[in-house]
Amino acid sequence: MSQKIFVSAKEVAERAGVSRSAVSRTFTPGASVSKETRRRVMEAAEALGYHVNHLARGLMRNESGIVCLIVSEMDTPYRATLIRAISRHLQNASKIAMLINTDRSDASVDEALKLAISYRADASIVLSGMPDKSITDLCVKSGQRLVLINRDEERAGALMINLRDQEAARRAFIAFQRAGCRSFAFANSDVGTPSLMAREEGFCAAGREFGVDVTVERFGPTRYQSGVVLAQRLLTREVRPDAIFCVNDLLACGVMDTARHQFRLAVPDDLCVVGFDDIEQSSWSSYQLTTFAQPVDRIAEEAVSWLSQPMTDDGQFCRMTADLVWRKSVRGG
Amino acid sequence: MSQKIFVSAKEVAERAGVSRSAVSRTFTPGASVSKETRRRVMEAAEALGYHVNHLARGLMRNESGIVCLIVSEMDTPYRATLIRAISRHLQNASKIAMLINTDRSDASVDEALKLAISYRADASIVLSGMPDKSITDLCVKSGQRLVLINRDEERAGALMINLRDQEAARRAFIAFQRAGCRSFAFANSDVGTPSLMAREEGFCAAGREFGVDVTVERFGPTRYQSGVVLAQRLLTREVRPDAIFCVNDLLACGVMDTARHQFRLAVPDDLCVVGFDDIEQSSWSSYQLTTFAQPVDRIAEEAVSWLSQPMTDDGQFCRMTADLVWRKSVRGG
DNA sequence: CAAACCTTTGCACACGGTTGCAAGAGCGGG
DNA sequence: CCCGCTCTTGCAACCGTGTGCAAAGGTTTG
Repeated sequence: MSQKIFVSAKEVAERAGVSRSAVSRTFTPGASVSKETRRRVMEAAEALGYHVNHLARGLMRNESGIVCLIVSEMDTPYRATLIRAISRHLQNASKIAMLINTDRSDASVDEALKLAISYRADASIVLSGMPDKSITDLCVKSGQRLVLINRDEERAGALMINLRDQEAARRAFIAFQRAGCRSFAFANSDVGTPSLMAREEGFCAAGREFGVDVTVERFGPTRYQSGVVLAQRLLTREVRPDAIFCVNDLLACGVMDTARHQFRLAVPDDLCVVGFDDIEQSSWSSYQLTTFAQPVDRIAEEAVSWLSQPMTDDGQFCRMTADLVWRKSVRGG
Repeated sequence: MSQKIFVSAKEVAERAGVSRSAVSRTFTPGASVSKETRRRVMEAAEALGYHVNHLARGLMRNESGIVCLIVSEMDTPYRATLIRAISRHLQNASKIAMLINTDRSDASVDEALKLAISYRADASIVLSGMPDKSITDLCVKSGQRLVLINRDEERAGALMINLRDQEAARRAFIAFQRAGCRSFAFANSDVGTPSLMAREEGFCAAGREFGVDVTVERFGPTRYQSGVVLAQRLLTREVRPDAIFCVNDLLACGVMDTARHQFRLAVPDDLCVVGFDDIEQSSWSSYQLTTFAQPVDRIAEEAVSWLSQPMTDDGQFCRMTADLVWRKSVRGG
């Protein structure tokens, strides 16, 4: 590894003919520096290419400005969009995102949080997996903020942002009913995350409420290929469903494609489909998928703004509504 | 902002009844510590929840372990995939990704690099935009590594990873010709990034080589919606093209959807389409797009492995080939 | 048994900033 | 002219860690 030689405040001070403190004060908003001193410092800093060392500053101030994003499968459209929104809001709040990939295993979420502690991150935002309670307790005890998005399980001291999944699922059911559907199915992944299960339960509960049977099929991760498999299973059943609520859009795209190309079914005439997330692809003219929109920007805003609020000892819940975006994968609308 | 109170090596030392140096040595691979001391330190550290402060360590070692990824529109499929691959490789190399969003403006790339300097990042990887030479010079002078992916312009001391765009474009042309196409078009965005322009030039050059006219249309960013507009423009021309090479897959999806749904053309029978990137959506059965695959994983691997190699003064080029993935948007194959 | 050697350990300084404190400068009012 | 006030500035201590150096202790060798 080659030697790094960044310019330090000392060098700037020497060139400007002032003390190191003066340099520090020049770059500290609200500190007491005369106009003339500031000018000379800035000039020297400019000439030397000086930039405050955030590591050292973070060490002193006990505030690194770093916020860790803990994510797996970050190239998934919904996740990528959320990451983008959060990073934008963080930047507006003069903070910076550190990205930790937890693709390897579930245990790596714990590793990720330890890393966040090592870098003395001001906060961690968990988008995937669920960290062990002992770790989250350590975070909170150390004064690190913690945000859990769509994780559902409770953690003391953390902000938990969730959607009203069950309510949305019920709305999907009613939409299908209004479209005149008779045979209902739910296409789920088999990962069993609480928020995904809540959608399933909400849909089944609506079925019971209206006295209608709901077929449930679960397979694979929440991806396109799982949708393909699920469609193959559901559409070869004795009574073929004419309404499928998919646990997310990616999977719904797989379902739609398979229904159309492999089973020669017309959407929405032969089969109605509703998804969840409202990823960009859902609006493409091949899909025109009716789906529930995750309020991505509001989630990001809420998470980031909470970071600068005073800390409370117990956790805090934030439930948001996913609005139904009507397109063309359900009749009527 | 609430006070953070992380446990320090001093506290661990006190509890374990050793000096602070012993604690530091315990967590420094290769340092000289007796088995017994290490055991007692580890025990105390475990009990207190101690984690080495990477800010302080980075300050001392002059090596933060941080690598900045500078990206705009990071929710784009290709970008998101690349980010994921890089973050995975970085993690394997015991480094960590810092994500800097440059959506705002081109100047923000410079701001991003300054931020990277402030955090004393070991390296910066630029995926979007082109930083000013004065900034990249400062980076290199400071001993920070710099990787430019698909940026094309040269910068001293940096690693530049590019694809053989022109060669790929020529291959696309030949594929169209073999499929019996007569009227060729290139659908480009109007952002004019060198690598995008290279694809256009390569395609046009092939046209000249074979004595065939090539229609070029440029519009908007490299996104789906631009593809929609470009298809509308191209397919209403007096001589309708029966072969369109799209500057990237996202745009190609827009072109295909518009050709099929708005112009009722069959792909590949009435119109052949080739894209670039090989994003996941290209393999979906609605598209089955023939396209050039970016060697995402190899790019990530190359970039990360270069970071741990000794520094050379002048820049280094790395040109990779984008392989053609045959699917069903071109006849024959 | 002494000398030479190796391992382990603590001290003290360094890294690059921030900040409380006190001293100095400048200035107006009585 | 002196007192008191405000503004500015340098000194020095501190944040949490790594590491060269020397001393201490233990072990091997002759």
